[in-house]
Amino acid sequence: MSNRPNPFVKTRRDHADETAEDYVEAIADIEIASGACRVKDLAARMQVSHVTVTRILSRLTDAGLVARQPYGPVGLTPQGLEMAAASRARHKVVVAFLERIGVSNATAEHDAEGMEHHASKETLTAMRRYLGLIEDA
Amino acid sequence: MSNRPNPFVKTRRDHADETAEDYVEAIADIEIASGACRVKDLAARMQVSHVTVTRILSRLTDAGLVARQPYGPVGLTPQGLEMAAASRARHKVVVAFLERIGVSNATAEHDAEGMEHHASKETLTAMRRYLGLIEDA
DNA sequence: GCAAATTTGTAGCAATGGCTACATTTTGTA
DNA sequence: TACAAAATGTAGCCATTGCTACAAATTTGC
Repeated sequence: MSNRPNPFVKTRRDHADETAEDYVEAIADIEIASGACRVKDLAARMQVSHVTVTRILSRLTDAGLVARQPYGPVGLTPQGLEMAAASRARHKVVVAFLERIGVSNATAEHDAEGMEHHASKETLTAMRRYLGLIEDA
Repeated sequence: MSNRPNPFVKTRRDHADETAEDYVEAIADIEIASGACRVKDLAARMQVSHVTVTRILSRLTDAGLVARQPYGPVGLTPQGLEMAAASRARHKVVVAFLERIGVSNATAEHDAEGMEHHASKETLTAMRRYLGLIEDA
């Protein structure tokens, strides 16, 4: 019973921040895959209505992560690109790690989407070390 | 680019469900540690105001997970106890796994709080296998 | 036993993220 | 070109989870 002090302290990071990372990462993925990202693409990817996507994009635009014009494609600002790169890197580590311990690719991709937002720097480092991506010492 | 089909499908599980699990697990922990769980204990543990706790407890009471009377201690129903046991078991696996790959206990506890809600049955099985808790074959 | 301190409840506000329904714009095609 | 289809925007609803401020109940201590 002693090994559970007050672990929640920062577990409850803003869900809105996770949403931002998910969307920015998705936008980057879709741009690469399709050349351009549209609202409908995001709606399909996130499994939500286009209305939800539109509202979230408004917030991300205000936050300086997304750049776009009405009825136009969805782009990322330099800041958004930076966040997408970081998210993607983290995502790949988690996926590779899960696969390494025997999880199927499909499940690894699925679980990583949720887990990546909760893996601290220390945990990510441990995963990279396990993968042999960094020195053990 | 091919290894990312539509991974979000079920990643977006209800956040409310995660909250329920977190609270039920916390209630069980506090009961064990202190004999009784009070609203203020949950507020301290979750790092939120007592108002937020009260409202969430109302919802969990309606959901049949929590049993309590006004100004009284917070208890779990049989259903709540069942959920708490499952959450706790899953939590312990994730914590033990993280520690095994070199993450400190404090960080493992912290990260597990968030990650445990996103670890699928398959991933948990892989973790248990890695820990040697189950047969490798 | 009664006043003060603590705990819990309630009212009401904000942000986030779902939705449907309907309006508007853009695109595609006859 | 003009009309139909598709895509996007807007209005407005709900649920969840934060909060502060204030009210009420319970416990404590003298």
